[in-house]
Amino acid sequence: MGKIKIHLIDDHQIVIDGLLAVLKLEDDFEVVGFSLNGENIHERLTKNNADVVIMDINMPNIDGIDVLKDFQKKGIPCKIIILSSYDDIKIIKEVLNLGVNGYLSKKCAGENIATAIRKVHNGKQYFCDSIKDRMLNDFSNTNSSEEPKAHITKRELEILQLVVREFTTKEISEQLTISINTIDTHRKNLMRKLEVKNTIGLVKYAFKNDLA
Amino acid sequence: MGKIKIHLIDDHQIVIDGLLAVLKLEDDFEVVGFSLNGENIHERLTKNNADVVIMDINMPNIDGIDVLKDFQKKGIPCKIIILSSYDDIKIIKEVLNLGVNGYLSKKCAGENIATAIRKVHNGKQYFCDSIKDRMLNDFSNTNSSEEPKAHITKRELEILQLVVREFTTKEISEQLTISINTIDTHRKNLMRKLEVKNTIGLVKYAFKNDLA
DNA sequence: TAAAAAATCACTATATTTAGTGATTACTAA
DNA sequence: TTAGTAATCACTAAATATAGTGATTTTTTA
Repeated sequence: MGKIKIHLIDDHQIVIDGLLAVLKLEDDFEVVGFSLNGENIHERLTKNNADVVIMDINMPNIDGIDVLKDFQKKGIPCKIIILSSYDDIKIIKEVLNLGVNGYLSKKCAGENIATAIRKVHNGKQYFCDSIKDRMLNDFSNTNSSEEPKAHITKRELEILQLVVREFTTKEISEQLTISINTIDTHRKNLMRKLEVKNTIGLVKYAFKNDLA
Repeated sequence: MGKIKIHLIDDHQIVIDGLLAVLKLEDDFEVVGFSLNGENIHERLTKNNADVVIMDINMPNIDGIDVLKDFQKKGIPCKIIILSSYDDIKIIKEVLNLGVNGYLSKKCAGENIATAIRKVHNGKQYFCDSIKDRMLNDFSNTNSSEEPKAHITKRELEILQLVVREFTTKEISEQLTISINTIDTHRKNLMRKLEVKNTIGLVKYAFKNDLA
């Protein structure tokens, strides 16, 4: 059986160099290429027949999510392992739905990479401990309250978005040409539904749920 | 002449592993220690007689600036090289005034590290090309006009974060045991500095700038 | 050490938001 | 067609936030 062919994606040369050095320690790995920017990644991957891709997801110059979406659209025959600097649960969730096979925090030791590569190459998934913690933690928080997801109406959403845009109740009432009292009621209903204390809570909800 | 003793500081184990592997390629280097967190860094450095420190400046769990200030206060006999993920000119300026001898972007190649270490160890300074570009660029821009990009103070940040957490002015004043008027002033200053209309603008700023 | 920046507090006045209660009309789905 | 939901409006009262001005003390920096 030949070596596992690996392609690296990270816009920091030093990280690439580090990964190269770490992976060179293993006999069954062969780094067949790396990308420092987002150009033609898909073509290069298929051309050098990579088995496993290791990519950073928090890159200033490349949007990792975009790359994954592109992979999904065009289809790729290789496994994907994400390396992340910051372990945002939202990002983890998002990329898992984009066909990712493994997820490592940069906090993990280099040896984990080797394990992850072999597991993923064998068709399994791999997550490092800190990521697993995050996922478990999120899981226990999720089924209690997340899904019900307070239904907010069309009008309420409209008003919420105007609130987020820093318009006062009076200004909103003028824009929509309805009474201040009505806007007021909508705001009260929103606060009750979303279980927040004040406007700040509304704004945070809007941000967290991508409504802003 | 003995080897150059190096100490690494980065809260990502993978980066440490990568650096270890890269530096091992050079005969005249010896990594005498590394730190994954901010605890007792100064003591450990002096204990293992490090000649050169390589530290990441953009760490989620360690404030690199604080570490440098601590170095300056207590005095250290070793040279300091900064490794940065994001090349913010403000950060560059700030750390250069904190006794830093070299500054590398993670975008640079691993071989630059070796050069940097030797130069710095010989009492010289070293900056990688992309950093030099930034500095030159900033130099030419400085005279004309500048957008200072709203500097918010420590206390202001603290209050901003409490505001985001939906505490009222009164509640914040109670938590910090200072006058309501003071909180009020801080809020007003924040709004002026950030050029926002109301609390909602503050919250949005905090979110957009990852301060929340 | 002197100057600058940061943190502190006060007072007045107005604007805005929040809370509670109740009600009417329009639309929609069983 | 009828029950439920959405959208609308009103009134009162209290709590909070915003605006303007001015000032003192502490900390940091040059």
